[in-house]
Amino acid sequence: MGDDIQGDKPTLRTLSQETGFAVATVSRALAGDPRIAATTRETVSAAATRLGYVPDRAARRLRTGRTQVISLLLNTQHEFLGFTHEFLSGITEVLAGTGYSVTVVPDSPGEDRLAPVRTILRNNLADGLLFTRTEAFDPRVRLLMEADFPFVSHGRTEFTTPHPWVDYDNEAFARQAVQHLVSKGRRRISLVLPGDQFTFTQHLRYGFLSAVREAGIDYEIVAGVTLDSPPTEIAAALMQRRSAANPPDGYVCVGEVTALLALAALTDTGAVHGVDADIVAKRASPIFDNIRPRIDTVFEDLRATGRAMAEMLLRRMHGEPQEGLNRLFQPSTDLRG
Amino acid sequence: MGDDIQGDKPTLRTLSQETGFAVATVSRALAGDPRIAATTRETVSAAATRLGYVPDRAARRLRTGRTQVISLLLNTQHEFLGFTHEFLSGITEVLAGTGYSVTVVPDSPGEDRLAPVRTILRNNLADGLLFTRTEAFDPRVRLLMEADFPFVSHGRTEFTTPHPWVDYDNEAFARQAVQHLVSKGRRRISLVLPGDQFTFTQHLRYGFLSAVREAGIDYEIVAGVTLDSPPTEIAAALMQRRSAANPPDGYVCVGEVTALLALAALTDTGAVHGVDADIVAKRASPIFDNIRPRIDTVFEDLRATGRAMAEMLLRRMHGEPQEGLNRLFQPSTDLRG
DNA sequence: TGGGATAATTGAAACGTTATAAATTGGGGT
DNA sequence: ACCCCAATTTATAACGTTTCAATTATCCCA
Repeated sequence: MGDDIQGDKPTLRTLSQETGFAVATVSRALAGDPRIAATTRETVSAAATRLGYVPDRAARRLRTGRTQVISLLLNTQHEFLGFTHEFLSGITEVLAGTGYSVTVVPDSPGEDRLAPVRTILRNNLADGLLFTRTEAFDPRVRLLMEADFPFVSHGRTEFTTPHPWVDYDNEAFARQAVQHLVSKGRRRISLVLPGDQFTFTQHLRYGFLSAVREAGIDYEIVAGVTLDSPPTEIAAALMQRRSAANPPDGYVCVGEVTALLALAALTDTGAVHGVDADIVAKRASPIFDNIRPRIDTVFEDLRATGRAMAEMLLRRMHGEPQEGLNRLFQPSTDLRG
Repeated sequence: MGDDIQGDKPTLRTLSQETGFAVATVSRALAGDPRIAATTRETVSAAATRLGYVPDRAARRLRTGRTQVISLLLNTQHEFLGFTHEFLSGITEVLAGTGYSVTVVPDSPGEDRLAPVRTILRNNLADGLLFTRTEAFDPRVRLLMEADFPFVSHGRTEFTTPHPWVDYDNEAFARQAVQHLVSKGRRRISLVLPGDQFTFTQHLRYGFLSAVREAGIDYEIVAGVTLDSPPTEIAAALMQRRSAANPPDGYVCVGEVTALLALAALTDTGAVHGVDADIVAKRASPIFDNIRPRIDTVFEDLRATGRAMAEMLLRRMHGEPQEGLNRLFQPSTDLRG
């Protein structure tokens, strides 16, 4: 007696002693191996739960090569307000209870975007990868496809080989935003785009251009700045256009900050929102509910996006074929209401 | 010949064969053990860099029990705008290149806040812990101190035993905010507090109360809601007070959303910011630069906070005594300028 | 010249798990 | 009573690292 009074963390050996079965049997019983007798499996798992056995991650990882880790490449520079929080919350929400943990790896935009991916592949730091700000011919996607490493990108690419992705229909957003402004009688619409390298920039541009052409109205894509430019520069560019001869009377804004900048530009030049110009913005955070004047917005649910990406990655890691693993979120229909 | 043509990941055994030293010698040479001859150490580390040797995390972890992981308990419910992004960026910034990786663990406010900590301790999932929203007698702090597990809390506690923390001087913020409003002639100041359980709530309250009393002016702490209440409820509470006989003419706002709510409440009741009332807000994101009317703000640098906490945790994990490991960030002096 | 100390290196064990191959058991069928 | 096969179980090795204890080489001094 007394041999069960021990604060040590239970291991397979503990269960082996406890049940009388060999370590190997215990291991396979817990794994649900059908070659182990059903009664044995029950006995073993009963003992496991009773003693609170949890497999040691390091040992399992060493033996199997599987890390039980999912890495998220996180842009540490710019963020759409609330993006990181919502996105990450969605991911952890799905991963909770699966045994996988999420590690966050900085993805500095100025530097080599491949470096962190290479490190992860080479040193076997994760079983799967999630990342954002995908480029049309994203080198990370190319590398990961070559290595046959599970990943899900936030954003599509233009590679012909299919791969798992989750995206937001930015083309539809841009089109609807323009149409909404047109329906309010706006005839000259302005747009600030993200950097050209991102795939979703092309989607936005296409949706925007086709809608303005269809409506036969004027437009301008603000030159010299992108969504990632310092806010002061964007502000300056917007102000310059407002003081020109033919300022825009409609703004399509892809993020909250740009929308606020546009609003400020209106205010600062004495123009009145809703009278001299209208703004339509995509929002990921709740702040626009509380900003006056009210701006028409379309919501992008980044928590759901994170959830979808995590679920898809799990499926991919469990061997599901890549073909069906895509999801295109549609803009909310707030503008129609 | 030809035995060096192998794509396999180099291990200590590879280095052993390559240099002719035993595996044990190689290991200790790389660890910089002074009992190994200096020339040997050089030979070995030269070979290591030449072959691109990187120690296997799983093996090291299994052997030593050290995980090389730092866990961050992240509240997945509420966020101060930009908090998660900035905070996390600061942490990963410091940890890049140290060999430590950050895992994010959801910390659901409604549920047991101890559960994730217990899991981490019991299953040895991390070497150190960071968390936020610290309570006066935070059970997590108590548990971690008992277990002598390295951690840094964002926010102080009221335990007598010292522990590492990083905090923002919310008392000073509240005091300065009130004084600023008073200097603008405001005589009845409103405040929405976070939940009572958080330590920083007490700091805010104390700073606020002592400043209003000192100035001999009126005040109200909005009842029935906290910063974590749904924005609509906060909005309703603010509106109710505005339509009362003696509405406030000054607002101290601890977060961006509340500030916007206050602003909206003013606008919606026909009051004019800067005329009928003023707002002072703490901000963590850049959005207020672009909001009109301009609100007086004090900046809390959460990136620096994340950096400080990560650095402190590293020092704590490397055995530094807890005594000096505290840092109180002072409010920016924006209001004075 | 030998003996004992010091310096440098090494073999072997261990961390907890899984996979392979081998061993044991219990039944039928003849 | 015997043999073979299926059903279970088990011993053992291995993943890559660190550390303990032991070994070998080197040197100084009596």
